[in-house]
Amino acid sequence: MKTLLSTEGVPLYVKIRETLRAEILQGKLHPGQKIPSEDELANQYRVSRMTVRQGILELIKEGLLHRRQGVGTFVSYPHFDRDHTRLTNFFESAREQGIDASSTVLKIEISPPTEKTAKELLLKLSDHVICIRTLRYVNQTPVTVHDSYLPQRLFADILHENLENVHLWDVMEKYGYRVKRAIQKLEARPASIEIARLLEIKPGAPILYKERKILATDGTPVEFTYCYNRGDMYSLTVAMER
Amino acid sequence: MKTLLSTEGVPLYVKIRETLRAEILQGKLHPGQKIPSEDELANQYRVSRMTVRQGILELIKEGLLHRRQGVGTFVSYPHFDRDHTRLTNFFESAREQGIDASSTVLKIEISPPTEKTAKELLLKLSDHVICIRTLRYVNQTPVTVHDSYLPQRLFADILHENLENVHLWDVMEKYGYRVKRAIQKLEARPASIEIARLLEIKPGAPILYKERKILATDGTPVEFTYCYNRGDMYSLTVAMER
DNA sequence: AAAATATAGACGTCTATACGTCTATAAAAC
DNA sequence: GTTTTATAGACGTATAGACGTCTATATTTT
Repeated sequence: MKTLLSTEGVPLYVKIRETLRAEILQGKLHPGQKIPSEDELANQYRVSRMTVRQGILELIKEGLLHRRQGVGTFVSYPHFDRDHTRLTNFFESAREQGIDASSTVLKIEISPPTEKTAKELLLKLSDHVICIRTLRYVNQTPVTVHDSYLPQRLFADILHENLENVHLWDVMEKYGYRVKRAIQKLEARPASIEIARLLEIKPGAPILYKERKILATDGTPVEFTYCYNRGDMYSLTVAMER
Repeated sequence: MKTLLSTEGVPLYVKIRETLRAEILQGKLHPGQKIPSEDELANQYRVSRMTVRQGILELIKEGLLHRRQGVGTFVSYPHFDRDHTRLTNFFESAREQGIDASSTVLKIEISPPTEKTAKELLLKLSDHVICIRTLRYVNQTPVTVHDSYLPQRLFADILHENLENVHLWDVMEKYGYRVKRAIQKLEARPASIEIARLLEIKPGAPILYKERKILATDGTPVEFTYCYNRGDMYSLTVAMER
């Protein structure tokens, strides 16, 4: 059967998903409103019900829609179900917000892993790690001290790259690793003397401390970081589920 | 076609999903190992490929498996893809960790919403909100000050409930709302004089501040909170994706 | 009027099949 | 020996249909 949506190599369910998304974001379908049933959409787009279903289920996973068996599928309210837990690339997210961001590499060294980094990066103590300390600025103000630990085995040549004003994750892609997921621990901590000096704040001032393990698409742990963010200039938004 | 897995009213794809999960967790399938292809599993369990697929895709979403088109499906490494962003109930999570937790209600009042709570809870200024301040303890030490704002419309009778040492979310279920998702903003802040007094710390000490909007299963916003956690006694672990 | 029951609509599960696309590898060509 | 080309295996997309389950509502019964 020929589809009415035919254009290129884009899967039908993606087209339907994006059509629905657009209708929701443009307000043609408004929050709380019931959207047409799977059967109706299938007829409308001249595709099978399962195809429509696949598109809808993805929007539900995203939170744009919700549904109840026996009742129907509804547009969710904005600002709630639409936000998502996102792993942001510092420069990407600054760019999106129109913020002037930069970074300076403070030091680079290669050394045996600590017990902690060895465990997190799945290294033997005989393996080595590359340690990179970066200071990140927003509008010329230092906001974050970022200590990054990478397995040398995976990124042996990374030290020859220019690491100023770029995100490590972008560099990693050259080595075949695309950052996909992170597990991070968050704490509020007082700034140590060292960190306070770098961030130009008083020792003891609140720091949002993040410790995170970063995984590539295939599950390989590619980075472990200690990250100190000025409490008065940095916040984090996450969505969580039960 | 009759299935080999038939027992009760549990969907086939759930049985297959759980069978696979058990094999992974028991180590019959070990990390990195390729699992049988969709076709093989379909034959093995005497179900259609799409049914197997549904089960597998859910395990992939959970991070227990990962796959590459043209290659196969593989067991992910533990501690990485298996962790998830979870919205925790204070008492549930304390219980799991064998920690002694309790709470005291400090004050309850009903008032018009502030501009912020009105926006977050989708209220008109003519609606009212129930405000509940709770102090939470871990091992008799105050750890969290929790200011909760609920739409009075939804929880008119909640003030007659016993709110000590229980989680509001558990009470909400009596009113037909199951907490499902939250969007939260996190910051490191200095403790105000008021908060410092309640948490028995010095003013200015680091606080992990959480502001969150909480949604029921159907997307209804049911709670908006301001939450002050002692930085030295509280941390948060989240998983994020790109 | 209240309670029990039937029913239509909508989502949930499942099948069997077909063909597309991607990857790794083996075979062929050079 | 290297490069190119087929090919098999595995996942990706899609169809059409069947039947199950749940919900709200209308209908009937009490």
